[in-house]
Amino acid sequence: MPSTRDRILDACLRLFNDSGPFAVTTAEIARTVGINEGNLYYYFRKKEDILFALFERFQDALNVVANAPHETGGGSDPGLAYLERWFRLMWEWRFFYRDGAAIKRMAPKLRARNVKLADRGQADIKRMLLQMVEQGLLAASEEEVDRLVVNAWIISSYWLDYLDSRHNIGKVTPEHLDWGFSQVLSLFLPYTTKAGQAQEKRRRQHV
Amino acid sequence: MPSTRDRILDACLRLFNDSGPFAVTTAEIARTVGINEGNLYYYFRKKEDILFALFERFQDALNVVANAPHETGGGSDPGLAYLERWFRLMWEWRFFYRDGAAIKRMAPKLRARNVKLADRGQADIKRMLLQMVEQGLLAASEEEVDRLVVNAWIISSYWLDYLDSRHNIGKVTPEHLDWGFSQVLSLFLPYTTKAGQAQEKRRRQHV
DNA sequence: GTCTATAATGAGATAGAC
DNA sequence: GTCTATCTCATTATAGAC
Repeated sequence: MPSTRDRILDACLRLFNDSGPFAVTTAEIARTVGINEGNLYYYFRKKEDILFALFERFQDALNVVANAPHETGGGSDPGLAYLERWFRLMWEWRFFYRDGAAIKRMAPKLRARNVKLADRGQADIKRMLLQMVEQGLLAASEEEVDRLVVNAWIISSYWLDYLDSRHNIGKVTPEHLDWGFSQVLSLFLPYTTKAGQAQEKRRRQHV
Repeated sequence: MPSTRDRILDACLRLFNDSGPFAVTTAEIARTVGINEGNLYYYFRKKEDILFALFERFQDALNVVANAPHETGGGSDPGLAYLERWFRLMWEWRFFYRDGAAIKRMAPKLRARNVKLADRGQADIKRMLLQMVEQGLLAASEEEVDRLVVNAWIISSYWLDYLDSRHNIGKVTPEHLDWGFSQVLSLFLPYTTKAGQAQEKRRRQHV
């Protein structure tokens, strides 16, 4: 049995992903965990503190993804494998993205950490893209790469919310995940060289 | 002096754009308008109703943009002119985009209308792009056009929130508007033909 | 560490006088 | 149409027994 603290955080992640952190009351959290509301406040003196703790976890998970870029199965394309892992992670923590505006207002302290996180993520992606340019897989100027990084970041961050508001898809399946992934991929496609396209084709057949 | 009802809606648009519809209380609204809270409830019996009324206005404004696609100044490029007007409109009603997730939960009735709006908007954009393909300004398959439409829609809808959460830019200036606009434009750039690029150049010099 | 109570707040909303 | 007064209620949060 995990610790009560962990059970609280697990429950909150689920609840927040489903309904957003503001529609979820402390009473609901306690009920879900199966503890009393007073006990909840023993672990987290403010509701805000739960958000901080969850963000810590999120960061840790991101670090794992970022620091293990070479564990790809086929090994043929670390860039795409990285993107896929990163994508899945964002889905697991989707409430941070979906309710970003409201969270920012409630817990302004998270802002700075979030910026740091994006700084690093975008730097990672940019480095990866420039490397692909060097390898002759992509053909793009640095300015184009910068635009690409930002667009990829935005699509990745918001496609879940888009899917929900546009097509009433609240519960996302692996197929949807694929769709979003392709949507991001399509940003890079016009910049791929013949060599890059061949490699991508090999990857797809591999899956 | 506009009617009290209009003054309420004007004030709410401002307040909501600044702080989001949930951080803004009915007390604050009444104070801003300079009326009593009780009076506010004479016009809108539920806070939700204010959102509905604002959405009506938003739709009307969109209709104006959509139905007047030929009023472009230089007349050389209706597509881009349309995009610019549409972009500015989204900025004026940015809280609908930024706080979409939370609004959806509070006023589920808005969902359906929102979907309709997106249906129409995306159909408009697609038609416009296909027309540009026919005119030889763009080179893209229909599948590519579909991907483009969705990506353009997502970037347009969320770049403001991105700017805020990524760079702490809450107050957007015309320069930022330009930045976002270019970001969307960069999606189409790799698909432009030589003829299309020449036309775009003429447009830029015209401004 | 966990529970029972209960406080403290602050929001949305209403009734009825003017 | 506008205001005063008041209500209801959900929610966060605390104190103290077990």
